[in-house]
Amino acid sequence: MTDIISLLNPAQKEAVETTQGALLILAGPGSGKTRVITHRIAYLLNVAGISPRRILAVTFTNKAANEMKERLNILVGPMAENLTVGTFHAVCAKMLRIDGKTIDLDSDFTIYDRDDQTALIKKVMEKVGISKETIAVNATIAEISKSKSELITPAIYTQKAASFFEKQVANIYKRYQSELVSSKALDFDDIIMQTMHMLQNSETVLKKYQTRYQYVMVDEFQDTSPVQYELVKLLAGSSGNICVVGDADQSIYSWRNADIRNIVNFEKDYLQAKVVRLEQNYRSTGSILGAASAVIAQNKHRKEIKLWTQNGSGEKIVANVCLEPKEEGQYIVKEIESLVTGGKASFKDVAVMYRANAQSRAIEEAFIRYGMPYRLAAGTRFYERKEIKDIVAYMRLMQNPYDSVSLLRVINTPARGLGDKSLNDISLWAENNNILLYDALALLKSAERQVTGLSLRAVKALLSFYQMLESWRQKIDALDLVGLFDLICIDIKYKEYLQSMEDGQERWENVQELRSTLQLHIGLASETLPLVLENIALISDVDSLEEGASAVTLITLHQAKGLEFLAVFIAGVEENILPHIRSVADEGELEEERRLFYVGITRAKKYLYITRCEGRVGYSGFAINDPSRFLNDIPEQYINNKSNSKPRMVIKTPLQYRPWSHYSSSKDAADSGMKTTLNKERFAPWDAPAHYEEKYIEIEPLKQGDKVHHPIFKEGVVLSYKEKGSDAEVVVQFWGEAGQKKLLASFANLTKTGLA
DNA sequence: GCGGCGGGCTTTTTT
DNA sequence: AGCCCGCCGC
Repeated sequence: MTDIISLLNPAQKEAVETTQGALLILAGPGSGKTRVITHRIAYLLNVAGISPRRILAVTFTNKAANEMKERLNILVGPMAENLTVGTFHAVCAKMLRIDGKTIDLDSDFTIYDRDDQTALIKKVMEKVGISKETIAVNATIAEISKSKSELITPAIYTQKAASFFEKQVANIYKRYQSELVSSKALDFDDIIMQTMHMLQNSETVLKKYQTRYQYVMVDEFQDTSPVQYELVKLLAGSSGNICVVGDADQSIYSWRNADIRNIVNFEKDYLQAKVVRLEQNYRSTGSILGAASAVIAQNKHRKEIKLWTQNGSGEKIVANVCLEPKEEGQYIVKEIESLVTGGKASFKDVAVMYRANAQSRAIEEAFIRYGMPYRLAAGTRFYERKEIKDIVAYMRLMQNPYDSVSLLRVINTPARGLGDKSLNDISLWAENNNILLYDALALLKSAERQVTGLSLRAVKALLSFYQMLESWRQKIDALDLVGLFDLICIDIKYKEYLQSMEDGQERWENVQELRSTLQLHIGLASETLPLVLENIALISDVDSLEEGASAVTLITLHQAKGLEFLAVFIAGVEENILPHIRSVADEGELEEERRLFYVGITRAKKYLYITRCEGRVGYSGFAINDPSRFLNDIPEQYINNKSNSKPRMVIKTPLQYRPWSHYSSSKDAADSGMKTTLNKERFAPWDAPAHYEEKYIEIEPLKQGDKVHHPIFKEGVVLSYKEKGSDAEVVVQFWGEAGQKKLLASFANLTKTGLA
């Protein structure tokens, strides 16, 4: 242990050795934060002799939690098993499953993800008669979520509702919450809010957890919401041993109700708190760090932390301007190629980051064209696919038949002759009789069906659906998860259903992939249905990024937080993209955008490339974008600006070689037909017909009077020539019938045949 | 009344 | 890619 301590710098050492009382660790990027947290836990265990059961460590993502567990396993061995390490949601869900009954919550509650939440809100809005033209569904969800993160219940919200919007939301919120309760379901915010409620409600439960967790640690503290902070305070209440680690400059989740003020409040709430600053950066070169510091220094509202490094200044950041996203993707791929062939990096050392998921498309296409291996966090998210959600919904109903969102999702999927009319009738009947939908199905068997006004056909369909679910329920104890899964797929004829669709084959393969994932749980402690379904609900895209794969990582800037790469490309560093167009109007949001850029920059260890396009196709057609204002903040000494915004034209050229076949790693992966769960790594097929690149060739400027040839309009003479961004507008008088034409130089394909 | 199909719109970031 | 909407055939 002493060896471990001796490897730490003085600040890190102080953080590790401060075990009692409140501790605030302000940790700049790359300052060895994870190391400090893990070593602090090891110190608590090995030096202070604390039992692992007394320690709670909360992280932001499952990935971070798993990483921490792995490192601790190495540091302290099997003792690590008894630590509680997890995300807020995972830790709280567990507490609720154990002690939720004290607040009338069944242990087999269902967790609603964002999709389920949307479905339920829509249903509620319909029921209370508020159309989504009146109030946007997303705004409603955001408002409710925000309220929950501040412990504002429907009752309190209703009292305070003043504006028209708030009054509508109050109505929806109240109904939404009661639907959640009758569905035995919790949304993400409920998981935290109900835990809080549970602890406040029962002195016994509170004492139990306060006694159990004598040492509480929170990572990424800047991203905690008000409730999350309250919860942590409550848990650490009796011992007062609370350690939070954060960096206000990396706070990028305010839109998810994270509250940067928690850091300030911490010092007010714990006046005795020791504050440790980790300011030495071990990750990046001087240039990268210098640029990052200069960028973040522009934020007015910040608690200054001065990063420094003993690393050399390294290479300058490379900034490049492209005509459009296609060229940007191509530029990135070619730069990666030269990094790799130059032996400076391998694929897995490289990440491409962007502000919005939509940007990944053009970049991906370049990777596919060149056959360069890549992995994508959040392609079309696996668990959000229809075919996966369908099967998961059926499985959820086995756990909790009152889960109304799942029930309504599958009651007519695959189609069994139940339309809006029938479903409305039965729902209404259930409601009027004050029973839940599932129980209403059970009652159909007896004579009461006349009351419902349902057609005989609908009654039959509903009954056979109900009986199918019940027959599974009877067999469930004898089956493992995969057995249940297979039973469901067969009984609902899901394969046949999918195969009637255009992309049925691929969808069925996805279903099989879900089956393989379930297979992994068999025999483990986590095999129970509630736990598996909980994992599915709480998993995130970064969590499922395959480690060690020989592929370039494509990832959003948000997802990249907490990660590091030898080489980083940040794409689309333009006004309207970064900062995002929806953030520029508000000073606070603009500062968050800047922090986002800062997070991106500080992910890079050695090589950083910043690219931007002069224009791109947006929602409303092609838009010219100025360089991001953040670029001006990077001093010239750190950055190499390449500028080639001369008019250019695009030529497709076939590639004569198989680009990456000489890299065994990627070839092996492709040959083995590599299949990974969740985020598939994708490789362009080797027999892909055309690997081609698009050459962006500078257009030779034309002058008035130049003679030109056009493939269709034939011969003509230039009347005028005007450069417009990276293109040019040419007016030509053709001799033939075409007459006078206004053309774009990049597309017109003009050849100069004579000078003026 | 139900199912299926085509067109339009979507998205900023996500536990 | 998926949802919503309107339309049409059964």
